Amino acid sequence: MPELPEVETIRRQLAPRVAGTVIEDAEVLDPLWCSPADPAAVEAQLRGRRIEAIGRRGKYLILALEGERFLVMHLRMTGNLLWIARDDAVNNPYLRFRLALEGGDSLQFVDLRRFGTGVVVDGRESLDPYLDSRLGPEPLDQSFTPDVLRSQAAGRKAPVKAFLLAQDRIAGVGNIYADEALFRARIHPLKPAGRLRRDQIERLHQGIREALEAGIESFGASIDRYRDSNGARGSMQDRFLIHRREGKPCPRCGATIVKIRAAGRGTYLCPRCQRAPARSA
DNA sequence: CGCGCAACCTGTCTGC
DNA sequence: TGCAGACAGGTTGCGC
Repeated sequence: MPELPEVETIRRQLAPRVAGTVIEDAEVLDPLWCSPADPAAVEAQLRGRRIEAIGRRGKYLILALEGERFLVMHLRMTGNLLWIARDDAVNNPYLRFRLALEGGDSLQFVDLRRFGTGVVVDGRESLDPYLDSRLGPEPLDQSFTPDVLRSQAAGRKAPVKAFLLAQDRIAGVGNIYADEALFRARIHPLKPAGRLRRDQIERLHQGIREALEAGIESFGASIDRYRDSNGARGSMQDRFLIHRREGKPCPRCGATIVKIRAAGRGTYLCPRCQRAPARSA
């Protein structure tokens, strides 16, 4: 569900509203949300702290608190982080975590499938290893060049689709934007990542960026549960070129879009634009 | 270390 | 209609 564009949308919305405010109260309603940590301990670590900034790394959303303390959250499949104005009554059965903010507004972590997580990390020297051990380069950073992509893919025998989903290779790309990027690059999802030619790497680099940027421009994709911090849907699902368009015509050549399974995930492609890799053996 | 897959959890859709 | 099974956008841990 929430991939880089969706998390970035939430970050941009929340930044002006919560930066500078104090957390008056923190409530972990589902112990699974912060397991294996003790919910009461997590609540105590957050209570009374001022929020200095809100950041993102890959699909992680990070509240930077005073005193170099960080609340690192992940929405996983069905998580939403909602900003609720004071006096707005909300009774959501899937509420897992809540921050009451100075002034009466609140942040509410709502998550049907309960995969979403939150963890408190103390000190920049702890935060960076936490993130960097899990995440590869940020695909929208200036420093993410075709050469970086090529070195990340070098030697990989796994299908390029699996490669794009591996967060320690490239941060923030999920199932939706992997399909969109591969279509833009005209690369078959089952092509081994390490066997991409230089021109294919160039196209994939551009495809990743264009797909993610389109997602951000459209405020994310709301196929199912995803909502932004206002509870509103994004519109990227209306701009999909290939994802979830099985049986429809390819926007480039008109051939019928097919669905296959790659890296264990539903994967959509144009059989004419994205030619199957040559079978070895 | 690389890779594939089951598991985590709940709701919804599909096919018999 | 009812129900079992598959599937859903993510990540982790385990086995090979």
